[in-house]
Amino acid sequence: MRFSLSARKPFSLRSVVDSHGWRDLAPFRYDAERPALFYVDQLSNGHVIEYQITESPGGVALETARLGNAEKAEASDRLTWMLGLDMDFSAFHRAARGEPKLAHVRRTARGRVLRSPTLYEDVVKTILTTNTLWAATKRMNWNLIQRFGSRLPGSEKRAFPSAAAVASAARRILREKIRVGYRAEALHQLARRVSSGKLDLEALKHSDMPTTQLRDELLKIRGVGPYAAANLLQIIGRADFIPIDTWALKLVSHEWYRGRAVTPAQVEKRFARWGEFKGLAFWFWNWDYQG
DNA sequence: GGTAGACCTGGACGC
DNA sequence: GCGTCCAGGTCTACC
Repeated sequence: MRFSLSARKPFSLRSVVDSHGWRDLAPFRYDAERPALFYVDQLSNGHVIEYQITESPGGVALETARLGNAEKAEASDRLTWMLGLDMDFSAFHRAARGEPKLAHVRRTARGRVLRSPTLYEDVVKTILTTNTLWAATKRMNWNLIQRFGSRLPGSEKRAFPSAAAVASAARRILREKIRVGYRAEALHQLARRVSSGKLDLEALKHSDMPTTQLRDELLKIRGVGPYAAANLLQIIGRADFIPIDTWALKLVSHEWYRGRAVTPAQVEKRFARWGEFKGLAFWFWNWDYQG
């Protein structure tokens, strides 16, 4: 079936897709030729479906299997969250107006970052990005899905596994088969806490807690440090912190310090004036250094 | 509060 | 083919 969802203007599907590496992490897939974003999702009734998402006038067009009314409503809610269709970035765009390095943000509809339907999935993926190379992140994520994800009918594709599915696995399997190494304990503990209801990550998505408090909650999760917390806050829609990894240090080093080594404090200082838009300013800055 | 070292995988490199 | 080195954040122990 085909249906469409409207987006708050300005909106560009390409800008959302290009916002970070999530588009290359299964069950996301991006076909630049069409162009279309694909995602294999498992609805709350267990039904596994795949969305084909393309840009359409005023928002996005969805192509998926035939859905009942409740399923369609659930899919619409999930897609609205994933693409940030109802998010408003006008204040950021106004603030960025006088900065040449951010002059493009309104024209290119920057601000949204691609996110998974559940915060659980984004926390897992963020933990898989820490202390490793991108190729290994993709492999660990792929292994996790292949081992524990539910299969899309008539296809080899699989949805991202539920917390319960990961919680039921032995840590040894995570370490030896999924190849997540020392992250096994963090992933297993997270899956256990989420599936048992002890940790309600979904509530954090729409919480009115101050960002610093929200950050403290995220830092309580084993495997989530300052970088991962900032990344997750950005995904939730809070941009008060910068996800400072080695790449961020390199970008700032070349932008302002002629390639000399810099500290996280120097990165913070450079973007301090952006306040609640700090993360967005950093994320969408038109960097000189391309690597 | 700051710092050093361990954690673990996989790719690059030298032999 | 094997061994060694290195990159990548978080956590913990220690000062």
